[in-house]
Amino acid sequence: MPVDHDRIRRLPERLVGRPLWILSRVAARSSALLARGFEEYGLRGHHYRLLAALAEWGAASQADLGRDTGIDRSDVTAATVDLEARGLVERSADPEHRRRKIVTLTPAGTQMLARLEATIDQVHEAVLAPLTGAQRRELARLLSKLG
Amino acid sequence: MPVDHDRIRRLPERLVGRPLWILSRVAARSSALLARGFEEYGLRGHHYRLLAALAEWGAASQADLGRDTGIDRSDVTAATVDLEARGLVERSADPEHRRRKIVTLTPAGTQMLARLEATIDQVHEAVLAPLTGAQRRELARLLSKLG
DNA sequence: CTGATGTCAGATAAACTGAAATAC
DNA sequence: CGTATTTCAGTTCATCTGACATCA
Repeated sequence: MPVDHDRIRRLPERLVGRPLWILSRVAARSSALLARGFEEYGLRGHHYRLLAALAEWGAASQADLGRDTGIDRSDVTAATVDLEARGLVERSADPEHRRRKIVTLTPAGTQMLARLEATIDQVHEAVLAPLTGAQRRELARLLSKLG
Repeated sequence: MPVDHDRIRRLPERLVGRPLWILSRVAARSSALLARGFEEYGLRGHHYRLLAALAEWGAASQADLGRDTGIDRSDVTAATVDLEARGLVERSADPEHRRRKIVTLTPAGTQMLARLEATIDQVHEAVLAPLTGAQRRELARLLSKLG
């Protein structure tokens, strides 16, 4: 249920009492904050996920990026074209398979990734603000059991 | 970021470590399960939320339903038309303001709402299965602080 | 006239599909 | 031939806008 929690005027008790409802509410708020933060750099979640995958595992073909990140192959094309235009990645033909394009993170891409992760950290801080350190660890522990 | 967690092949460590990522993952899984459950009755989240609002607060105009639930007025129209065709609500002109339509839950609607809530309970059970009762209460307590 | 209501047609955005072109 | 990769055009689906007619 893609829900727009922010414009709900009042919540039925039957919803308030359900933990998964609150959870989806928190998720929606976080993702809206993230999207706003990324937008500041003219980027979207897709872009971040591709940069993160490249930083984590090194250069990869677009098809592999798509499989790893769960982003559709055609959207990977569009997003990597964006990133290349911004100088955040380079795309070069794989010498062993010239149809394939190897996507490589540039220094500017690494730098941008750091900024995006700072944004992510700020969103975490904003959303988790009501919790103490111990409570955050407890929440993370419980969530990881569900993951 | 609307993410399709299920087709991700491997996750960067930097994502795995972030609680809000796991949270959005759990939210996405829950909402997919919910959508599948509702689909069994040919309904969607919108329909459930309208029925829940009607059960909680009694008959209301479509505009009020929209404001309360956060559903766009035109989508309220479409959804209530659906619900009326299924005999789950009735729509009648407000005698005090004949432009306005008062939406009323029918007995069949109440019954359907009970079925939908059973579905919701099943999804809760499925998603929260890895947690003990005490852990579920703790999770709910922590989430409600964020809510 | 202003303001609210319900309705509809179409815009928008995001995810996905199918097919073409290239390469092995 | 069959399979994999990239690309593009176009579909789908949900959400949202804008305009309209109706009514207080």
